Amino acid sequence: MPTPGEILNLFPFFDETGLGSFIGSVTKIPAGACAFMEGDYSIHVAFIAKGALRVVKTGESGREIVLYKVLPGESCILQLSSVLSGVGYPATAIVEHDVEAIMVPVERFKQSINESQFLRNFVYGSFTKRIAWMMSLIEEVAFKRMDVRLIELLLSRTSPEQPELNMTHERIALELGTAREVISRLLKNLEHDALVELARGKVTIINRNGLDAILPDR
Amino acid sequence: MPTPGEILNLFPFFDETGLGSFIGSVTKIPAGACAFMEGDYSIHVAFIAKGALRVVKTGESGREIVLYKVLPGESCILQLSSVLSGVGYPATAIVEHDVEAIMVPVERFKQSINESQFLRNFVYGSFTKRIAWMMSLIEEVAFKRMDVRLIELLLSRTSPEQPELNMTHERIALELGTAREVISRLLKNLEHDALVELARGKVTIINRNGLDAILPDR
DNA sequence: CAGGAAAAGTGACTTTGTCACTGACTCTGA
DNA sequence: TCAGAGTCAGTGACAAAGTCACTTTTCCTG
Repeated sequence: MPTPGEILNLFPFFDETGLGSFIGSVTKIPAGACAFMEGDYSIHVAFIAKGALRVVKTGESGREIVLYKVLPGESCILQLSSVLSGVGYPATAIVEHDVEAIMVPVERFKQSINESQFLRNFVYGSFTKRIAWMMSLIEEVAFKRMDVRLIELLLSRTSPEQPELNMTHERIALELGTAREVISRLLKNLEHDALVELARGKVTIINRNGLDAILPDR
Repeated sequence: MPTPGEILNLFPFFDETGLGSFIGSVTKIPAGACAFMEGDYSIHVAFIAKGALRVVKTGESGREIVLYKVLPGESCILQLSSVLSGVGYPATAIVEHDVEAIMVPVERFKQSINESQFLRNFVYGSFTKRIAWMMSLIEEVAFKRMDVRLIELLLSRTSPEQPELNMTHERIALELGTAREVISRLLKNLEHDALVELARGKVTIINRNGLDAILPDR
């Protein structure tokens, strides 16, 4: 359970907005739960204090792609956007790690945003960050090769000290918006080149530099 | 040249925000010009009164994809976002049809947005609209087949009365974020099936229902 | 009307996505 | 302890899309 101090660290505008009274009431949602479904209307705005949300778009084929994640200190812009303009939530949000969040009722939030420039700046900042993120996602999906995207994911989620990634091929495929078979094939190639080691539900990086070398120059 | 009345129709919040004085000063930018380059910092916020902007992301390969268009009555959220949080503009904006725009200096805009809820609502609305749009773009790019996307473009830009589309294959490819050859091939197939007629720089729809029938049910 | 630029066509090849499987691992409860 | 039932991964064949390196066609324009 985060202390009020921790929460104020994450959301410094909270005490200037008259929202301070909500700091005490933390809502918990367990991993795996679905925080929002496509089309939902929210009655609260959630400020994440702990855990992580995964925001996902599902194509009709059932294939998924992860749009972005919401981490502590953040709020979900899709929810902000949905609340601020009364439109249904345009994607699905799944709890990735147990979430603790401060829920502010919509009306209260709308009032505060009219009063507090700090809160507005927080909201603008959230929008900006996500928009930039989504644009680079579009670029990635439209232009980058799958092997490059896979390697980038592998490298970004592991480190020389912690070279193991505990994800199934299926899960990686969902993150990248592709099919499981594709990931299996690519990983198999990497294993063949002695860059990674595969096990059920696990990928171990055994040659970071080798992987890095495959990426286009930079 | 749009009259003040027309401008107030497009941007009704203008006279309540103290921005009315800018209505007179319309800036023109000719088609083909580059309104913003990736990385730029704006000193104005543009409210489009006439014409159209095309906002484009370019991959390192040189391939492009059109993120969205800015039409009269709108403002470019990337610019809003860039201005409101002091980050460089994350894409390129090209003038598609001669633009006439009202340019409000950044400082003035920031002041107004603190004062006017109408302006804020306009901004939130712009964000919401674009975000929803970009999300469906991600879905399209990640999941939809190219032929479907092409046909959707053909149908949406023509009508039974006006069945001709004056675009080169190159241009269509840029809109959809793919390669010219792919579009040429797909169009060739459609021509072979007697659904369209091709000419240099022009596509003529000769069987709308036939095209429509190819799209997944709905 | 020649010559050059822009637009479109082509074929060979690679990468990615899809389908329909099979096989391997792991857990749970009888 | 071992028998299914899931879950996870591998495979081969094929279709769709992207890339490369051209050639051919069309349209200006001087």
